[in-house]
Amino acid sequence: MEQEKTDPRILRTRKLIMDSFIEISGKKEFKDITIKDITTEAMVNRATFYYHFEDKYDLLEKVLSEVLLINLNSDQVDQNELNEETIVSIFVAITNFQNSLSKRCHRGYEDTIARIIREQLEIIFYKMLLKRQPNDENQALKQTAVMLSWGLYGTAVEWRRNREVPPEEYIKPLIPFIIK
Amino acid sequence: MEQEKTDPRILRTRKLIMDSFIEISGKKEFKDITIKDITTEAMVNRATFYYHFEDKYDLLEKVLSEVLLINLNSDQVDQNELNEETIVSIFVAITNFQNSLSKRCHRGYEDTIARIIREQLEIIFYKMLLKRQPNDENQALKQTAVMLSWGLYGTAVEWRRNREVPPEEYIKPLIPFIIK
DNA sequence: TTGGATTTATCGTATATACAACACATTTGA
DNA sequence: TCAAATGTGTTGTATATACGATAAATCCAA
Repeated sequence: MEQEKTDPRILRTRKLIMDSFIEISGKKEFKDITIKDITTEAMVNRATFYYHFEDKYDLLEKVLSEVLLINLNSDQVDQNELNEETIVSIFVAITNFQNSLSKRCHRGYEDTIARIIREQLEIIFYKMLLKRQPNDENQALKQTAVMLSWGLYGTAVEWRRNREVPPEEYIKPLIPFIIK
Repeated sequence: MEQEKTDPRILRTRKLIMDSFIEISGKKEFKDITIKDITTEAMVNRATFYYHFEDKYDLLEKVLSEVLLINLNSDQVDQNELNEETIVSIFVAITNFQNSLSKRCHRGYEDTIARIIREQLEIIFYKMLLKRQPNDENQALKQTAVMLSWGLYGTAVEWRRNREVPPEEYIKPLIPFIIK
């Protein structure tokens, strides 16, 4: 809505780089991936990478948050408030995400990925809380967002261990507690 | 071999435009395709099109010759002389080409396509003849190239009408006559 | 026919990308 | 251990692309 028409070259190049990174992540461990690997696959100049991203970790962060946002249909995020439906869809998005991208990445980097995902969740929750209660203290809202992000992410990790029920069912009993 | 490393941006953009054109050719008649259609599909600016191509016809010409060259393995063309093997592979390339791209294009433009293909063949034959007999008169070589291009293309058209034997077989009896 | 709408083709200018060179850090292997 | 090789992050400059404006050409309905 409020984006000022970003240059199509930027969108194109970012996509080339991100897609290449995802592609390579399926074959190599994160720590063994070089900037050159990424830019060669993407067919862009190495210097162009640094025009868009600080470094490899910045790229990882942006790829993860983008994949997460796509998974939970970014329109909803901006507009929706914090209600039952939203929480279910976020939880489903997390589990979907774990089933897709995190599987592609090699062992040894789950911690970093988990941290980034939680940070993104935190941002999303904070925005929603702010929309719901604009007058409350910021500090309190932030703490709530932190707790929710850890809680929901942890629940998704736990769900993954047995997967006896679909994620929608798994999260339902917890919702009244969250909404409180 | 002698190419001076063309800018990767040029290769990328040309490919985007050409691929888009081939894609659209499958859905629309050539005469109904606008430059805007092509550049929109390719996600490049309309002005950029004119940086690479004179107009729609220039694009068609370059796409056709490129597809033809790919079909007959461009390395061979530059290096090979005019011998039995080369002629067979060119003939096969023409028939392959007719089975692929010309089928995608709509009726009513076969004549133009045929003309462009013949012109490309003419160029290829002329180069090969020049390599074989560098001392002969240019005019005579050109005339020979014209005759060969029409002859081989026409033979391919004729072959298409019944297709009782594979193209390799079909062309064989004619080779001694061509080589003469 | 006329007049509005679309398409073509070109221009100047702003911006993104390519490229080569650089200093510095990290890895490798002899 | 040292030296060579590889990788990182930055800079200056050249070039390709984006974009908006423009005039002319073509199309099409009233």
